[in-house]
Amino acid sequence: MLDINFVRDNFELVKDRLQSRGFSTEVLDRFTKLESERRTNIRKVDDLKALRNRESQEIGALMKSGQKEQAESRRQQVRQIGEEIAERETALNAIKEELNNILVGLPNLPHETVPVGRDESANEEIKRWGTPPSFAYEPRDHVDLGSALGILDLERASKISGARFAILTGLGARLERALINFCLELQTRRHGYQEVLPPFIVTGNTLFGTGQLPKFEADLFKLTDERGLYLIPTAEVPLTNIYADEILDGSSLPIKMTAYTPCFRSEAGSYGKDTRGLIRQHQFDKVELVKITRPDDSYDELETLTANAEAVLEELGLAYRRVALATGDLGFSSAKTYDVEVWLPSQNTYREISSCSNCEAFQARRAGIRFRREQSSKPEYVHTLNGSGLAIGRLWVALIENYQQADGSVIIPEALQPYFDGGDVIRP
RNA sequence: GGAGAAGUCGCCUAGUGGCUGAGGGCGGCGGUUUGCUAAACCGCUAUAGGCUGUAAAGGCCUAUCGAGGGUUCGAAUCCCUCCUUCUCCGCCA
Repeated sequence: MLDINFVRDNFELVKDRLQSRGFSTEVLDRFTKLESERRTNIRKVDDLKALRNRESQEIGALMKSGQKEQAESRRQQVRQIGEEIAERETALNAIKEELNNILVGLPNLPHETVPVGRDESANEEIKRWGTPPSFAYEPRDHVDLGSALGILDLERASKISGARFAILTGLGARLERALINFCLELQTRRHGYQEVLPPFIVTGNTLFGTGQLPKFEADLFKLTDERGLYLIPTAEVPLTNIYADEILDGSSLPIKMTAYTPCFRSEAGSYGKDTRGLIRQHQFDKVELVKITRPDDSYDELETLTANAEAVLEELGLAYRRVALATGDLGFSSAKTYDVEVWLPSQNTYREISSCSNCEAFQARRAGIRFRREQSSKPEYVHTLNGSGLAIGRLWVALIENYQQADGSVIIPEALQPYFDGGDVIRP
């Protein structure tokens, strides 16, 4: 959520930057009028309440001194003030609600370093690492390889759960588990993130905090019980909200958390893309990185967070590139995002395996996460960052495809072997 | 799932309709004293919003005693709903 005062005081700037990300700003047409009405009404209501408070105190004094009749007549007058307050408050609440609905639907403002463009064609490649492997034959994709190796069963998965689910079996399941552990160990031991195991089911309010609600309900799996709970679409949601409605001690920042969780995404609109294989699933595993930082540090922290995600690929010897998303390709809550894309031989291209974002104070404002620089300082909003470190399902795909051999076997890279008791190769 | 108890200012606690945004203790911050430390004493110690306004500041007002409603001229205090925690029973991994 944007700061209402900032929007008011920098109206044209806000409009321009929202338009730069392809957001249509007609909803802002009523903003200025509503905002001034809001303040007018607050003033009126507060003045009436101040009057009522004074009057009520005087009635108390009259009662005490035994002047019952005078008190009684004052009472009638003050009751009318109460009625006027109620009326004006109803009007004020309607204004506040309309204003809030506008504000809550506005995406974050892109950072000034974000390349401007309406879609992903304007994304900017920042770096490349590694060399994509070359094959003497047409490389097979992970579905062919996995099925032949007996480690992936998509057909039976659709039998038990429908489309876009997978069953990993034997060494396939073990590989997934090894990758989870490998990522967690790297992020905790080498990069100093604290491991967290959060709930996989959260409240609507929690999803509001990170920006998935109210706009993107269709992407979520909602439970049907009366509590209105949802399956998490990413660990970013529970992790970022851990400190919701808290004022943190500045010396505790940055907070760095990592978590393995499954992620559940309905993504109703995405059918037709990536229908084959593990690339786009309703349920997938991910090791997430979340940072809660001081505003001054957040862009440095975004660089290290992204590098922390990339380290996984470097350790595993998988070629990748880093891309800065263009304004039009940014997620709702993000001010700046780097995608890390891993090389997939079967697609002869780089595919997203991590998305690292600085949300600045956008989520902090929604979730109420603040800090004090010093004990006596005013609370300020923190900045929140998140990124995959990495998406395990896609990492599984990348590994199988990049390390495939002509005979259909798959080599396990050395760094992963300690986590994979199945040895150094998966054979048919 | 059943029965009961409780949720007040960082922590502990006082407070059953007006004198309470809220007292006391602890902790924290500042000061006096001091060779140093400690002790003692004094002062300060929430958040959000609105108005006013300054070089900084400040001043005035409103709201907040788990959350949301209600009763009342007036609610921490009375009523209702919900949430959370604790105890006991049941069930279970």
